[in-house]
Amino acid sequence: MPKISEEKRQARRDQILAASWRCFSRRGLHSTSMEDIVREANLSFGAVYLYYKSKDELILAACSAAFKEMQVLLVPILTREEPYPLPELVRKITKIITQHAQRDKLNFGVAFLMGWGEAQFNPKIKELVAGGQLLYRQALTAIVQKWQERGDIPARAKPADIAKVLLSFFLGFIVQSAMIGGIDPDTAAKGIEGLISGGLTSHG
Amino acid sequence: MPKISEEKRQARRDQILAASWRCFSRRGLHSTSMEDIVREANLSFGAVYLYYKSKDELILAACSAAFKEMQVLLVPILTREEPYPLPELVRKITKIITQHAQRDKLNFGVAFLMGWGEAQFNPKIKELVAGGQLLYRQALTAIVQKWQERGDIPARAKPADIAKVLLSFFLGFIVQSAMIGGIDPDTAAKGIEGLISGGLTSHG
Amino acid sequence: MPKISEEKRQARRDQILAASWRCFSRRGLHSTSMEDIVREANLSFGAVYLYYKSKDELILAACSAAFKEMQVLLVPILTREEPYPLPELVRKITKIITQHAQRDKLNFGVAFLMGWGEAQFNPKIKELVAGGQLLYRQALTAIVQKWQERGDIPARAKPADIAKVLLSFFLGFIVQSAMIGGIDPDTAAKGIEGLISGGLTSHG
Amino acid sequence: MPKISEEKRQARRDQILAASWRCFSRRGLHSTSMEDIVREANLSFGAVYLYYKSKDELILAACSAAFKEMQVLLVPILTREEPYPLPELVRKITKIITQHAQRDKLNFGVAFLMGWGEAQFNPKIKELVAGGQLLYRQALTAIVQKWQERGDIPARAKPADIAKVLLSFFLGFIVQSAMIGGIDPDTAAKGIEGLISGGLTSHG
DNA sequence: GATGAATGAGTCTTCATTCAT
DNA sequence: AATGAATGAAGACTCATTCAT
Repeated sequence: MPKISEEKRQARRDQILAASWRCFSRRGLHSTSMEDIVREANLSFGAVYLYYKSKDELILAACSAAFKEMQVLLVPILTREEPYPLPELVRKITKIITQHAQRDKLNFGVAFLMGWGEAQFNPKIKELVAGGQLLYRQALTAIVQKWQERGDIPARAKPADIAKVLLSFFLGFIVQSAMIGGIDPDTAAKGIEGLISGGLTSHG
Repeated sequence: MPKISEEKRQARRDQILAASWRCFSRRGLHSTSMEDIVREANLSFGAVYLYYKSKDELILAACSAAFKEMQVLLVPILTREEPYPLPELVRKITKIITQHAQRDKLNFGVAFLMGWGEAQFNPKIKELVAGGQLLYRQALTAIVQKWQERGDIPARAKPADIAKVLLSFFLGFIVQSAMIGGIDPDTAAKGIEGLISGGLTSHG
Repeated sequence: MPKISEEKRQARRDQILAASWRCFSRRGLHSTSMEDIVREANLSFGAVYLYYKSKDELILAACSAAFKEMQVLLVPILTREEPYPLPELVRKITKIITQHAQRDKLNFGVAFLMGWGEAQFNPKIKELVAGGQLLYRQALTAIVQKWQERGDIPARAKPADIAKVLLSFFLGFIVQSAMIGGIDPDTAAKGIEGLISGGLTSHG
Repeated sequence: MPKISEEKRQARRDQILAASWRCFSRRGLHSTSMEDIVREANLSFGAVYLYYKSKDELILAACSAAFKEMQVLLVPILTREEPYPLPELVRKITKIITQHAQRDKLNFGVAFLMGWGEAQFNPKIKELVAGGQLLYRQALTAIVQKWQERGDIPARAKPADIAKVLLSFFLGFIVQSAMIGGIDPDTAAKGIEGLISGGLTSHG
């Protein structure tokens, strides 16, 4: 029986989460101390622990939020009735990744690599990440299937296999952007177009 | 002449590094304590610090070793006079990644994701990773150039852009393998073949 | 308003400082461990570090407190409008040194010798000590000047030089008391009287 | 039954002692590690431990050597058949202290303050220091007695008391020189002359 | 609900000393 | 005699978490 309204409670949780992300982005998951978060949120230790049971829970919530936030942007693109043709799809998705990589002082590239690293030894985060990637893989499989039906690409290979290749590409785009840069939506789309031969790069 | 031979010295360093990797693979970079490493190496604190000045140096050495070890295997494939055709290249490289991912209790997938995560806030590791990826990008650019000259793929796009796409794919293969699996060299090669159209999938 | 009052905060600092002094007096600056202090203060590690950033800071604070405490007692004597005649001055100052040498489990002789030893390789402590001694030298110079004006002692030598001699004597009194004893305010005053000739040992 | 000649053995001991003093003067007794000494002596750990059982023994030997070295220079002055008159005595002794303070990269001021600090918690060093100071006190008492017999100073006070005052002065001279400087043999002698009245400052 | 002082187990690192060679 | 690699206890300090107010 909460003493404050659910609304206020959620606002506090968001405030703490936002502060956490700023800290995590700055220093990483492990080098960020609870004190950093408490200070960044302009709150007290007690307050933070009132809303999140532990640092681990905070990490989980922060990663979850980051992954979900990107998911919300990607899903509409990946579930269109009529999927974008490949270069267009690449451009749209990499653009989302890129744009979000710089929004609001949060570096999403950093966030993802941080989260993946953490996931190696944190089953809950791993589950989170795996869930998302499985989802993307399914969506991409459906897209590939439609491309094949539509004749955009030959129906030679299994849609699932092609989807896995595409997912790899998108994940690797995140890695490469964060580590050495020099790759952007346009580069990516052109590179993909250059790789797949024929003139079938645009639909219609 | 009780001074240890250079050989023995190197053996000790390797022993400590191997122990470190076993620990890092098990628990991650930060959750591994020096005591874990000391115990795993069957040595004393003093001995470990005799060969590595600090935990940070040990982390750097371990990451460096892992990255170099993979580099040694990949470079010959990436610098052949006559480059493999794309599907073959994909198969070879992903096979190396996959096989090494399970060798000797070291999980290379884990190692890479761990290293990339660490790199976000550790300049020395970042430099290490970036150096490697830049190298791969260059090698791939040269390969793409030869493909284009050879007519394997159209010369429509800049080799560098295509190389970036390929590098993304390989990096993402590592991520996907580690996080959700379901992708192997054969899947990858077939998926790539299914993506690029035409019949030009093998050379000659 | 659970935030601790400034009063209570200062009390805690004093409590820790007092505990530190008991430890330092017992075992010396270096042989005293933080655990010793923590235990002596009936506090936890965290609590001590909440009030003092490091052992070095604690050492500095402790030395500073000891030096200041003596200064507070000596300054009134050294800055009287009409300075005491020499034997009287010697008696007063050595009495303060002697009395404080045994107060409250703190051995001031120990404290000073400890501090001087530390000062050799600790610039901050050196500064502290030097500041105090310079102050005493100035005060003594002013006193000597008045003695000369008053005719207590001949005006043959520079007041500053005589002040240096007197300062040496007082500092050495601390050393000798701590190392071999056998010297007390009365002995000191009589010895001084015996050294300076004539009958002009008391004023008026 | 030594395997090397006693001569060579002593030479090694001296070599180690000299190296120790250079280290101790540079960093202090506690901050100097055995490795520092081993390196400074161009020897091995084993070698050092062959000649000195422990660091404590080395500290004791080093302090002992330093104190003895000064004693050797002071005793002839303090035990002359016909003692120097006071200002002359002051000049001679402070000159020895000053000159030795800068000999051979060893700072004797540092050495003494270091040793006195250590003596507070090291009974063996305390004994060493106390022995020396007691000796000086006796010698000074004898001198004062002769001065009184000779009429240099009034026989009003006990020679022992005056000796204590003089010893304090000399000890304090060491302290003051090391901490704030500005005092030298000439200053000291003039200051003393200015303090003791009358015209009896030189003998004869 | 909210505060932040207090806790104390856990971390990395140093260094006097030993001993196999 | 001499070497220096190895030992491991002990040290300073951090930080997630709790709880009296």
